[in-house]
Amino acid sequence: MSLSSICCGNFHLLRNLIGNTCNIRLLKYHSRSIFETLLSIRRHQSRPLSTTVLARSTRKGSKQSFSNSRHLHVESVESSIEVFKQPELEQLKSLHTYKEKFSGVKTEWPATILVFDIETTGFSRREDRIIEFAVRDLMGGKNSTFQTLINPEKDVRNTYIHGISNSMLCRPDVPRFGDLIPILLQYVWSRQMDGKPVLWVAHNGRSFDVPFLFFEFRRCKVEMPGDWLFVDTLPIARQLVDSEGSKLSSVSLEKLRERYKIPLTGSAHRAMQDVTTLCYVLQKLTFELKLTVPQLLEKSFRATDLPATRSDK
DNA sequence: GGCCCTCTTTAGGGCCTT
Repeated sequence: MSLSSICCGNFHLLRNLIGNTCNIRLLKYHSRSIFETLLSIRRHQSRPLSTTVLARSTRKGSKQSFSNSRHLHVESVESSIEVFKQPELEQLKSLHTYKEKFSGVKTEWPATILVFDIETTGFSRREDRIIEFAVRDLMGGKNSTFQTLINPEKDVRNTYIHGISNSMLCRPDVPRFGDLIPILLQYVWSRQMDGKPVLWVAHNGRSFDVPFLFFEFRRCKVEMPGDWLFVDTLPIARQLVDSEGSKLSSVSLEKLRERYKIPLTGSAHRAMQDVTTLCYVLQKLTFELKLTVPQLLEKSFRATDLPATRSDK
């Protein structure tokens, strides 16, 4: 089974294949408990999942190994295809080529940069759950995006924020976070370059997205890969100044979108829309502050570095 | 909850994320 078929929405197929095809890799990156967790996930009742990955991967060195698949469970799924327009893709790529523009020197990619966003049932990482996850690989191209709704197994009471309702989540084809983990790991590995880390980018990620993600992994008794690094665009945006040299009064994603005149093409507070906005903001932000990708890496942190994840608050 | 700012640091208010 190729990654391309998975990326057309057959997430349940991938979930069922994880246990058959990825054991060595999982053991390489994780502890034995993770392996056992993934096997236990696979033993769960087979359910069709509705998730979306956009386009196909052609990345050299992509870690995909689905050819020896067995025991396929063909079930109905929902999927949608979104194509990122070429001019926008080229604009996003300029983040990586910033140094090249001014130095004329071809630089190597120091990391896979994944811009991500989550929607949740609220602000409490202890009480609330992730209900939507979206990510875009800044490299663009095929397989560059991944998004899914997630069944939080609890009531959603902030539908007025994101428009995601209980009826959208409490369906057999919407995965729980535990179902999603092996799928997400496999997706990230398919994008990761050999020997290089993954740099996750989120706005206010240090205080919100990263701890949320960390605790969802912990609830499922799965460790985050050690080569996942995170960078928060919020403190970076706080370095911006206005025309009079004063710091900005607000550096919310919405205010940054307005500052850079980025059009809103969908619903704000939906994960993929905010990811798309943040991709543009990141490009503008790094250009304005003359930040290179290696400098972004210097600002990165691991989830386990955060006080919140150490104290379990 | 974490971070930043200031009328501060032995504190408090506001921003940012859903």
